[in-house]
Amino acid sequence: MSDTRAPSPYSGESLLFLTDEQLRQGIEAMFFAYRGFTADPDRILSDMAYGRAHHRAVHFINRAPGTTVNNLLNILGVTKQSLNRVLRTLIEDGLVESLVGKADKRERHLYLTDKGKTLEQSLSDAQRARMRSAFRDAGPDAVAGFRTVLEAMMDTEMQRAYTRLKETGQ
Amino acid sequence: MSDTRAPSPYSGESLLFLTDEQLRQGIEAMFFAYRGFTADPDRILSDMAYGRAHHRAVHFINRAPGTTVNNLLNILGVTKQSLNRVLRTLIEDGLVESLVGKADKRERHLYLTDKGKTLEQSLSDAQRARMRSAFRDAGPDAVAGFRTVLEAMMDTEMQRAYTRLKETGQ
DNA sequence: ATTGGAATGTCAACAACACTGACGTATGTT
DNA sequence: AACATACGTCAGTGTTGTTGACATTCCAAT
Repeated sequence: MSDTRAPSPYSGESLLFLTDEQLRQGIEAMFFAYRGFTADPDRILSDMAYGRAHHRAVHFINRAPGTTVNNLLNILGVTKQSLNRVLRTLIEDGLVESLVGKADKRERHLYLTDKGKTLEQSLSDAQRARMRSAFRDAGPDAVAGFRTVLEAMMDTEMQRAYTRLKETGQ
Repeated sequence: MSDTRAPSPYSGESLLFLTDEQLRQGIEAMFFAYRGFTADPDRILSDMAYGRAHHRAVHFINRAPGTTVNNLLNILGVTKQSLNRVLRTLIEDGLVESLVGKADKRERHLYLTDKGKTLEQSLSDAQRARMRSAFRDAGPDAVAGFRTVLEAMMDTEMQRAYTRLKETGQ
């Protein structure tokens, strides 16, 4: 499995970027970057009684207002018990509204209240500021590559979820 | 803070890639990709009494054999109590060896045992396989962009740690 | 030689966030 | 009427992180 062989030509291009050392650097870059990625919203959240899980829920409810609990469950990839704990506090605190479905009354449709939108905005602003700075420093070509690699790294179900969200957004 | 203005020309190139929508897609890509990134090692670890924290410790001990506890602490960005719990189980289970420093006897130098190397290898193989597949699909230019953006997204201290590790490796 | 500080380890308590399993209620579908 | 779906909840457990307090060992400076 371990690919320590010397680089060899393959369909006309160098495969230097696929050496174990390159892959390990990619792995470490992913680890360190993800820390930066979550650092700013984490700082904001630590002042409240909320954590990263609340951020994720609020983000995706804002992204797809009226989404059902089941939908959110699939996107977040957690158990309903875990999500429910988070949703309960968000609803109690008046950040999220849960409305019984019209067509199917078993479903609950989730919306951010104004208060919820305010929190989402402050978290998003912090996270976007870092992403914007990174994107600007790296330039459009690097950003395109960044997204291509990330997409290829997802599980296929998550690729679908990601693509669906992309299309929703624009 | 929120950058919703229409794209405008800036030093000759379009800034379309810096719209809020593009940034949000980048954020979501990061979220979904990180799930994929950790999925394979997590599956292996869930069969044992270990978790992601053990993976990280084992990874960086393997990367820099003989590293001190303090060193590892800085790289991982957790408290000594948190790391200690993980290290203790790894040492008890004979995956990691802790040797008192020769020059400074307060320091403990950490090494993987053969058993530890075996686990590290199996975790790395799983994670590298996904990274390799993603890199191959995306191609060398995308990979370069991927790493450029990730590096720009790190905190400056982490950039230094990352660069140091890169130079160590090759 | 004593003192101060650094590196490490350990104990206890706690919180966030994930999991499994089981159960209940309301609603929809066949 | 029987079964499935969507959601919520209770109880228990595990990993990983946190603070705070305290002990030990050792280096280095006064």
